Amino acid sequence: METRRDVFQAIADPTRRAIILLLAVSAMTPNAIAEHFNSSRQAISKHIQVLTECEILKQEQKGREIHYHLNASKMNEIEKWLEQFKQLLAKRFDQLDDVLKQLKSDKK
Amino acid sequence: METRRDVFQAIADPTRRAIILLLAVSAMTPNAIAEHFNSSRQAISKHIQVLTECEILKQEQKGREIHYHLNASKMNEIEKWLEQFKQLLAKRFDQLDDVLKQLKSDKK
DNA sequence: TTTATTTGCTACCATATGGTTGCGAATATA
DNA sequence: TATATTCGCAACCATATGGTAGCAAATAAA
Repeated sequence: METRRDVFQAIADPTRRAIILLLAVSAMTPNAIAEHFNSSRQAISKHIQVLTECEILKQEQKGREIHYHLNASKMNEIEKWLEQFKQLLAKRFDQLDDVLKQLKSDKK
Repeated sequence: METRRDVFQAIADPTRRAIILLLAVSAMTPNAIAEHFNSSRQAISKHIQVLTECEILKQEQKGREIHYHLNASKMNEIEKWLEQFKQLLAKRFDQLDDVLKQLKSDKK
C-alpha cells in the first residue's frame, strides 16, 4: 500500500483543514500555527509535513524561522471533482425528467 | 482516538470517490459496484460500509439484493468548507489590494 | 561565549485502514 | 428440496495515522 499524498488526503483531517484555513489568511511559522491548537507542536508539525508532501504548503526559510505558505491552486482539484460529481448528478435528474415527461405523454 | 465518519473521510479514498460518482448516476447493488473495480467484493463492501456510516449511502432492501442510493445532500458540506476557504482567500487578496493601493498613494 | 528559541528528525505507541479469506444467513432458482 | 447467489460479519494481516517524548542543529539574544 503506497501512502496517498493528494488534496483529498490533506483535507481528511479536521486539524489539517483548520491549518489550511489559517494559512489562507496569512503565512505562518509552525509554532505560530501550533498556538492555535490544543495539540502539541510535534503533532502539528506532522500535519504540516503531510500538507507539504501534498504540495499544499510551501516553505520559506527566514533565518531560523520557516514560514509556511499556502499553495491555493492545489485546492482546485477538489472543486474539479465536485464539479464532475454535480454534473453526473444533474445528468441523472435530466434522465429522470425525461422519464417523467414520458409518463406524462403516456397519460394523454 | 475516535474514528471520524464525515464526508471528508469518505472522499479521502480514491475507490470511495469512484463509488460516489458511480452511484451519482444510479443506485446499485454491492456486486454491481464491485464489478467496476479490480478489488474484491469484500474490499468494496468495506468501502460501502464506511460510506454508509458517513451517511452518504442509504440502503434499500429488495429481496436478497440491497440497492445503495446516494445521499447527495451530504456533499454540500464539502462545498460549504470550500466556500469558506475561498472567502478567506479573497479577503487576503482584498487586504493585499489595500496594501498595493496604499503603496500607490504613498508614491504620489 | 553562553543561553534560549525554533525547528526537523527519530523512536515509539495505540489505533485505524485497506485488504484478505472463510462462514453463515437469507433469498431465489433448479 | 437441493443448489446457487447475494450479502454482511468476524478474524486476521501489513501498513498508515495521529499522537507522544527526546535529541540535535541552526540561529538569535544575553
